[in-house]
Amino acid sequence: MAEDGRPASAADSAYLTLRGDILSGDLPADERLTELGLAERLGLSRTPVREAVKRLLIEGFLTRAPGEGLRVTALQADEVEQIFRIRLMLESYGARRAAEFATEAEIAELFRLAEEISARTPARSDADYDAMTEANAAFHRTIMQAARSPRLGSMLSLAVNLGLVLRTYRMYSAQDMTRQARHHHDIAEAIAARDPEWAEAAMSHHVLAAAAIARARHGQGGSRPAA
Amino acid sequence: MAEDGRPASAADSAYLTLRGDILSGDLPADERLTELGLAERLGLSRTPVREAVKRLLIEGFLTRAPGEGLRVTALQADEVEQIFRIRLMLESYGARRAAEFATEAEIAELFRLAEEISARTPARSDADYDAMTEANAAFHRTIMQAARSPRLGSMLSLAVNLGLVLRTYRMYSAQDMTRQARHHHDIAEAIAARDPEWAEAAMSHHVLAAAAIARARHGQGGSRPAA
DNA sequence: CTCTTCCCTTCTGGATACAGCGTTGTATTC
DNA sequence: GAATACAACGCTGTATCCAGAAGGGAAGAG
Repeated sequence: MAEDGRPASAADSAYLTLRGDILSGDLPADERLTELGLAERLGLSRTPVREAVKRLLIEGFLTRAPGEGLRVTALQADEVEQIFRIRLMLESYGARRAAEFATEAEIAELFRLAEEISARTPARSDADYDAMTEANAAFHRTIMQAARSPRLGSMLSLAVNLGLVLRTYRMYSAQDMTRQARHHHDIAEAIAARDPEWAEAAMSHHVLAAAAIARARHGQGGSRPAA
Repeated sequence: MAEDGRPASAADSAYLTLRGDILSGDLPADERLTELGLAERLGLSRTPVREAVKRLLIEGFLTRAPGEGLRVTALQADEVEQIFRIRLMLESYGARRAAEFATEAEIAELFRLAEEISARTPARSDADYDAMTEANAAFHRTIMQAARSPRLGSMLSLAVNLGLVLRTYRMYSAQDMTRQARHHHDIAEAIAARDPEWAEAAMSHHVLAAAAIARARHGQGGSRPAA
């Protein structure tokens, strides 16, 4: 929805800004908000803000209590685990389907992206980090596209959004990074081999490894303190 | 979002009406639409229609091509399979978590709903069908609530919406109905036993059985012809 | 002194008005 | 006859406006 290169609409940028503010803690949990207040904060009218708020409500970042107004949802203790579990299910299924339906062009793209990630590993500069993050996102996006299931794609993008904060490679050790980079090659090969089982297992492995890293870095809680 | 008893907002009713029209084929696949046209059709202004359209876009019922306008998405051949597969993953996980986190009150509610479904089985009247459908929805909703994972809940409600058309019991044989009714008791017992593995397996079983029925009834395609 | 009631403030949902942009159709020129 | 350019129409995104509902505070009565 905000994945293309066109200039983001005001509604999209409002959504991205607010989500970022929530994840970064700039808008603290349990913060009481109003649409008008957010509109002024962003320098927009209420219309695009309303759209963004609606979306954030659907995605669970915000809560609208009947008499309590709008609130930032507090992350639960095991939220990170849940997100990874959901990602695990959806992405593994996506990889399975990609092995069945990917075009040759998509497979080539997967190998290209895996190569690009490897070339930057281990990251040494901000540019490396950014490029890796982008290539990684593109890799997963390509797989979902190859899965030929728009529904699955939209659901996953929701789950990934939730885990966005975890997608930064900056918390990875050099060893972590090389391992994850290898995984991308494995996944691409499994899909190229048209082997759904292998692709599913490779993706499961990949996501579980990422979960383990996140768990180790974050301890039990999320990146945003629960209180 | 439209689960409470209060009078539905115009946006919600627009959403429900449009979704119904799409699923029933009243708005045929590939139909070209405009927000204004829909607004006039529904006798509303563009604002609530816009909200409904946005939601339908997220859920994949509609597609907005950059220069092509708004279109009703054509169901893919294996769409039903995908929906059930996603439900399988999410609901099984939900049942697993419910076994860990459900309160005694929620467990009692599950038994009560399972009993209500059994009492109506096999359905003999329209009222029976409606009550069963409602109790079934409540059963699954209660489990998701007991899973203590709002994110999971919102994702599932998205997936279930997609499969809404399949939730009617009217295509079930008497044998199907009694089997599904038994499943609800099994699931409730597994959760009451606080056994996550059992709960997950019971729910998997339940969803897979439902998928088999839908597959048999629908053949390969969806309920709405692809063209 | 406390409880209840009424009014005012504020917030959200819905409608309408406006601007920018893309598409399409037509006319003119090569 | 075909291609290109220009004009007009339509659609979407954004802003502003209006009404209804809900909450808080203040004032009056018990």
